[in-house]
Amino acid sequence: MQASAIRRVRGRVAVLKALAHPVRVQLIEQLSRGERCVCEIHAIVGSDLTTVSKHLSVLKSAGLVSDERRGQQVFYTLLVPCLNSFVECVDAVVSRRLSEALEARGMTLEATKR
Amino acid sequence: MQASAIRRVRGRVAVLKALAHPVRVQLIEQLSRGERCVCEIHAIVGSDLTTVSKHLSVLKSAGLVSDERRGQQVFYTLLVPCLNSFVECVDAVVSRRLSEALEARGMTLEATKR
DNA sequence: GCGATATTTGACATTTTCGCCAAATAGTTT
DNA sequence: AAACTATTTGGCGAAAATGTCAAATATCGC
Repeated sequence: MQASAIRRVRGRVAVLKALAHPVRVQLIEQLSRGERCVCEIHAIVGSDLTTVSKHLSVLKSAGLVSDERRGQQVFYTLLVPCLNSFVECVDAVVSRRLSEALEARGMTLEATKR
Repeated sequence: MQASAIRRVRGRVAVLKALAHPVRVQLIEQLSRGERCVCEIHAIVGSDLTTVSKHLSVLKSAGLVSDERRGQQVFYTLLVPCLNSFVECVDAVVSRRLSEALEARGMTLEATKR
């Protein structure tokens, strides 16, 4: 494989790894609605504050968010709006997988509502 | 957080984790060009055959590819065309990050060509 | 059925990632 | 500068992901 291809793969993996964690998915989801300070995010996702901070720094290292201090608080902003279309794609995979799993058992989504 | 939100996050993470690996990124890239048998993929990516097989099964479990045996060979097909637009988004992040890193050193992409 | 080729699976050591605690840093208020 | 709030960082054990070897399974041609 060529050197440029190796770099391309590494770059993609760096971004994907940054996204592939439950807390970080929540962070992206929150930030897609607008900037938030760490304390707000902490209140929403519920994880330990230091854990949230570390996950935010992972997103920052990957170039997905930026941070800005204002007074005592640090606000994070999502830098990558195109992530939203990706999330839709991922959700489509998820829902397709779900309906196929149900079909395999002779069920439908309707049948699961009680 | 609501139960539906938890499921949504878990689903997204399952797909993202499946994507976040160098070998699997290569597999997706190859399969985006058309179906391939395991032996072809093995020849292209170079990793151990059993490793390739396991990574393919990870993609399959995530619902991203399907497999079909024809004779002695098993062919894998990419099920998620929308992944391509996502990859473009990821690449955009990567290249932006690269150019910013260069700017921070007072360089440009042109200046790096020798 | 037997040997050859293609692929998957199980087991296991190694590496990576994660979460939480304690401690450090930054800014505000008094 | 001391007290207080907000956030980050270092360290470390626990959990998850990874790669490889050996063995199992599947299909084909003889």
